[in-house]
Amino acid sequence: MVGNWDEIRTAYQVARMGTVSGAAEVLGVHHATVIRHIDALETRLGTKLFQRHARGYTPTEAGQDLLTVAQATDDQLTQLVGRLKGRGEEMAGELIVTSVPDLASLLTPWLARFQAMHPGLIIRFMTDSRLFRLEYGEAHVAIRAGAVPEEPDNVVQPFGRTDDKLYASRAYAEAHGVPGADGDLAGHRFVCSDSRESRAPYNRWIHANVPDDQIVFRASEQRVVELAVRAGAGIGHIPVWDARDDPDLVEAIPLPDTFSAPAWLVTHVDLHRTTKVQALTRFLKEEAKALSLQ
Amino acid sequence: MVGNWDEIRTAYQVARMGTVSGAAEVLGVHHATVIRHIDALETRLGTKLFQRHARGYTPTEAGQDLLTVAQATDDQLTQLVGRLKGRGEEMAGELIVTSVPDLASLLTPWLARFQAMHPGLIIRFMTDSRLFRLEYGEAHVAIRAGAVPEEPDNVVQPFGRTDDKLYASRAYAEAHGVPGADGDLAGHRFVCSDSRESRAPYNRWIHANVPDDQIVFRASEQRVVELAVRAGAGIGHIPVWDARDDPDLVEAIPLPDTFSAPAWLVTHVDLHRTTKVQALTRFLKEEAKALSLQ
DNA sequence: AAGGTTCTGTTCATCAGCGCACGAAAGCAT
DNA sequence: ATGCTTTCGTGCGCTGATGAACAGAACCTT
Repeated sequence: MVGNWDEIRTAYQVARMGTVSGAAEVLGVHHATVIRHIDALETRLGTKLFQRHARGYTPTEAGQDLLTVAQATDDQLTQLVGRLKGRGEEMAGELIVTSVPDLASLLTPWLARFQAMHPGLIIRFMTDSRLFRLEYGEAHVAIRAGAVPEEPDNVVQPFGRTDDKLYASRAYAEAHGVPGADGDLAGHRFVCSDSRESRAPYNRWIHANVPDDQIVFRASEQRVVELAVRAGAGIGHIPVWDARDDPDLVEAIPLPDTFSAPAWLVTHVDLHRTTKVQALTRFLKEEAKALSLQ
Repeated sequence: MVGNWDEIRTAYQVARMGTVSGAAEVLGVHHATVIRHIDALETRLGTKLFQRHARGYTPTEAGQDLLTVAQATDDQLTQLVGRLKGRGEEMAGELIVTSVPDLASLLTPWLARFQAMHPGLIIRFMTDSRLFRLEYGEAHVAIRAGAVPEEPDNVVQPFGRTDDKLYASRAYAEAHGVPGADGDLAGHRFVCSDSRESRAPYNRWIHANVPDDQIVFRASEQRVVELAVRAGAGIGHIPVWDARDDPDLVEAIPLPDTFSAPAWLVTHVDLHRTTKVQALTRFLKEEAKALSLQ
């Protein structure tokens, strides 16, 4: 491994300019500094890089070798810095979004539209029961539901509410009826997500109000809960965005706001300022607003 | 142009190691320094390179881009430094030797033998009436004749003596005779080098002892003087090394030491220590010594 | 020849960058 | 749960790198 890249850079400019003074001016340092860098580098290498004379520094063979390599290095680093400087302002590369699975069906069409507006972007939409950690760089934007996130480096903005209701399939309702607003739950079958996130409102409600033996179908994924309800396995909670226009689902037990939780748009403070993230959060907030107003 | 290569190198190690501490250890600096470098670089670029968290630094896209480029840079510079470190000790590349033309016929076979001993070397033997300047990197080794060189940065070693004598061709001697030790020069024709180096001993002697109209052949090169003498144009000075075993040349006027001048092996102080130069100077001194003894 | 310009190279005072030490936070093992 | 380890982050004193100034050498111009 090479000890000190700046000294090589100094030597490169001396080889290019042919004089210490010229290199010093290009580098924006005092010419004494340039002399010190060259002396230090030559001492470390045990090789003379330049012939010193009163009219300047002439590269030796070694110095010419350094000139060639450092020229290439300079080009590459210049290109890199150019790319990096524009990076914050450009709508390109990956944009990683994560949410709890419940919101996937709502968010997916929005993200697809957003991607279509910015063809240079690659959207990675990660939905998983585990929380992706913004502070580890696992995602740029997260949509969270429930209590307001408290991580210190996260920028949190309200993002509407999740809204689950209890549904049954039309077939189930026709066969068994539905309990109604304050109906008796006895004799009904329930579908429940049975995962680590047992602190979700519906889970708390069902364990409080429904005997265990009536929970006849348990799934680890919300998607499966929804499939089970549609298949007539029982009554279960489904996001209203999925169910509202579906004639095959009927509301089983109207409970005001019980399963509604605030949703949060969360970004990491390090990435919050980037154009990419800003554009997405603005877009998502507008979509959510439009949806609430309709 | 890129401002500071060392900060990029620091960022590279952070991206590679994943932690500030790890990078600091590899770089041999305090981890506070690493943090300062990263902060400064990100500020200059206006782009976050890393996600900071309690378990380390995770590269962003920009950081990964930097990692890729800096990896290549590191490889190239490591190779360069490897080459450069060995450069002083290796017998390869160019070795530029210069001398006054008089000594070319003596030195050429020696240099050829030296090159054969070190096949990696490329010998460039520059003979010209003008003095090649060691301090401008025009040559590694110079053989000078005459007064001891006084340039401050030159390493000067005695290197035998040049030894010119006055010769005539056998044909000339048979046609006109030779003046002999203290003979009359009247009626004889002379060949003279007519160049800027008029302070050479022979030039001073001939202008002091021979009327101008007897100098019938003047050449700008010593090689031509020799050819002219061999062609019978007149009496001229030729290095004894060229003439001693040649039956076609006879000594015309024996003059003790008149045209003998000390010769000097001169190297520039910057290059004197290199193996290449050391090997050549040692070799040349041994050859000269062997020649004097035979 | 003499003055002006353009270089290098050295000395010295200053200051920025460095290491140190301490604190905080997060993960891990017992 | 509770230390223990690892890691980041920041304030403080200090050293080493930096810049200013001056000297000297070489070259060019007049």
